[in-house]
Amino acid sequence: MAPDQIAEELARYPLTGRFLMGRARHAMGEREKGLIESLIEETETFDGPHTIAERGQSLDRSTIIIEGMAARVMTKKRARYIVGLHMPGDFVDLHGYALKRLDHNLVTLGPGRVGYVQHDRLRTLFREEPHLARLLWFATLLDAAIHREWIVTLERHTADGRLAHLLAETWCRLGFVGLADDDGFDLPLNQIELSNACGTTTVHMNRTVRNLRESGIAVIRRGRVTIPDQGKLNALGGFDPSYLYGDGALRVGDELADD
Amino acid sequence: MAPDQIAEELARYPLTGRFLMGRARHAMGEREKGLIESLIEETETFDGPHTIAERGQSLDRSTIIIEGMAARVMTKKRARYIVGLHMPGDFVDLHGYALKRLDHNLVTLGPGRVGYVQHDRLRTLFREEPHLARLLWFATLLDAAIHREWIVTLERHTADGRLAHLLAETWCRLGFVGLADDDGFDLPLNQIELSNACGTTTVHMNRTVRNLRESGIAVIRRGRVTIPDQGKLNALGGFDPSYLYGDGALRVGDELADD
DNA sequence: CGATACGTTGATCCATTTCAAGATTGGTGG
DNA sequence: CCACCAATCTTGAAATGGATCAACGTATCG
Repeated sequence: MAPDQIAEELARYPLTGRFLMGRARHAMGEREKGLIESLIEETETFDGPHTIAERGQSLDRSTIIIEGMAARVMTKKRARYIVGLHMPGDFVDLHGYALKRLDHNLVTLGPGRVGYVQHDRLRTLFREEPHLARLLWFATLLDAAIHREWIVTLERHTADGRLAHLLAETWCRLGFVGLADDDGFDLPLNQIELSNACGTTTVHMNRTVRNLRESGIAVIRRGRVTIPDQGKLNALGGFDPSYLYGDGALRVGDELADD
Repeated sequence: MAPDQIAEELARYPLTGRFLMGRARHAMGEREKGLIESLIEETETFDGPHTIAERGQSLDRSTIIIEGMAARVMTKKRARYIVGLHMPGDFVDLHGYALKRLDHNLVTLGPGRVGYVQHDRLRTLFREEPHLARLLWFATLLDAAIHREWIVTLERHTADGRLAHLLAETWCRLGFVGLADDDGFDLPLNQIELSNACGTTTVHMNRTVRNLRESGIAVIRRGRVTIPDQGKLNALGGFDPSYLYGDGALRVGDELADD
C-alpha cells in the first residue's frame, strides 16, 4: 500500500481507516467505509497494558484497535500464553459478537487507543448490509488463517524459527497498515512476552534473541526490531505471506519454490 | 446429547443432522434445519483418503462431513503438518466461501461421505437468512477457538500432553455428535499422522503412545482409542472443554479450579 | 509368498528446561 | 545528583525431552 494512499484513507476515516487495509479494503465502497467508521460510538486511550475483554465475560460490544497493539492471552495454571497478536485496524473481538463469550483474554500491549462498537449496531448491519457482513466475517477468517500458521510454525520449528516467523509476520502485517519501516518496526513486546508467544522459557528466548542478532537476522532491542536481511529472516521462519491474504502480488503460488 | 435425540435428528436430517449438534443446534428451528439440509445437492462417498480441497484452489462450493473424519493439512518442504481435525457434522471448508481460496489442504482420513453446497446457494442464504448466516459464522469461529487451543497446547505441553489433549478433544467432539463410546472412540489416524498433528517425529510419537498406554491413560491400537481413566487423560492434556462451546454444563468457569 | 506400510527399539546428539545467580536498565524519591 | 528499587535481561551448568539415524519386527493383502 502506498504511504500517501494510507494517509488519505486515515484522513477520511481516522478511526477505522486501517480496517482491512492492505487486504480486502478495496472491496469496500466509500459508503461502506463510512458505515464502518460510524459504528464507533466511543473510543478509549490507554497509557499502558490494559485488559480489553476477559475470558468468560459476556460481551455487548466489540473492539477495534486504533493505535498500539494487542494480544490474545490464555492463562493456564498461572502461566501466560500468547495465542495471537493484533495491530491497528484489527477488529480484535469481533468473534465475541457471535460466540457470546470469549475463550481467552484480550489485552493491549503498552499504550494504545481502541474504539467500541455496540453489538446492537452489528446486528442491524448484519441484517441490512450483507456485503459488509461478509467482510467482517472475512476479517475473523483471517484471524483463523493466522492461527493455523502459528500452529504449523509451532509444529515444525525450533525457537529460532518460531521467533523469526513471528517477526516476519508482524512486519508484514504492520506493513499492510502503513506502520512498518524499511529496516524494521516497533514491537511492544519484551523477551518474556516473546517467550509466551513462542512457547519457550524466557531464558531460552533470551538466547534465541541473541542467536538472531549474532547471525545478522534480526536485532531486537527495547521495543524496536531491526532487520538487516529480510531474506534470511523469511527463510529461517519459513515465512510465506500468502496466508495473510494480502492485496497485490501476494498470491498463493508466489512463495519460494521449495516451500 | 441423549442418543435417542441424536437418532431422531439424523432420521429427520440424514445429511446435516449432526451440524452443530451438541453446540448451537438447538438455536435452529425446524424450518432452518430443513433449509440447511436442502443446501446439499450432492454427496460423495470415499473408500479411503481423498483430497476434498486443495490449497490455492478457488472454490465454488463448500463441504460438510457426513461420515468419517477429515484433516486440515499444510505441506511445507515436503513435510506434512496437520493443523486441524474434523468430524461428522463439521462444515469443513465453509471459510472457503469468504476467503475465495484456501491456505491449506482438506483431506478425508480413511473412508467417509461428504456433502457439497454451492456457494451460490450460500450467497442467497446469507442475504435472506441472517440468523442462519450467523450460525454458519459461529461454526467457523468454533474452528478458530479450536485453533487457539491447539496453539496453547503446543506452547505449553510436551509430546505426552499434546497427544492427551488431542485425544481428549476428539473424544469430546465425537461425543457431541453421538459418535463416542463410554470407554473410547474410533480414530482413523496412525502414529505417523498423530505425529504430524502433535509436531513430533513418528519415532517419538511411537514412544509417546507407549507412555500413555503404560501409564494407563489411553490405549491406541489400530484405529481404536480406549481410555481407562478420563480424569488422568484430561489432567495430562490440560483439557477443559469450555472452548468447544458445548451445550449443557460445559461453561467457562466449570473447569478445574487450578487451571 | 513376497511386497509394503506401519510399528518398535537402541544409541547418540542436540534443543530446551530448570535452577541459580548476576548484570543492566529505567525509573523513584531523598 | 545519587541511592535504590523493580523489572528486565544475561549467563552458566546440569538434567531432560526429543530428533536423528539405523535397524528390525509385524500386520495385511493381493
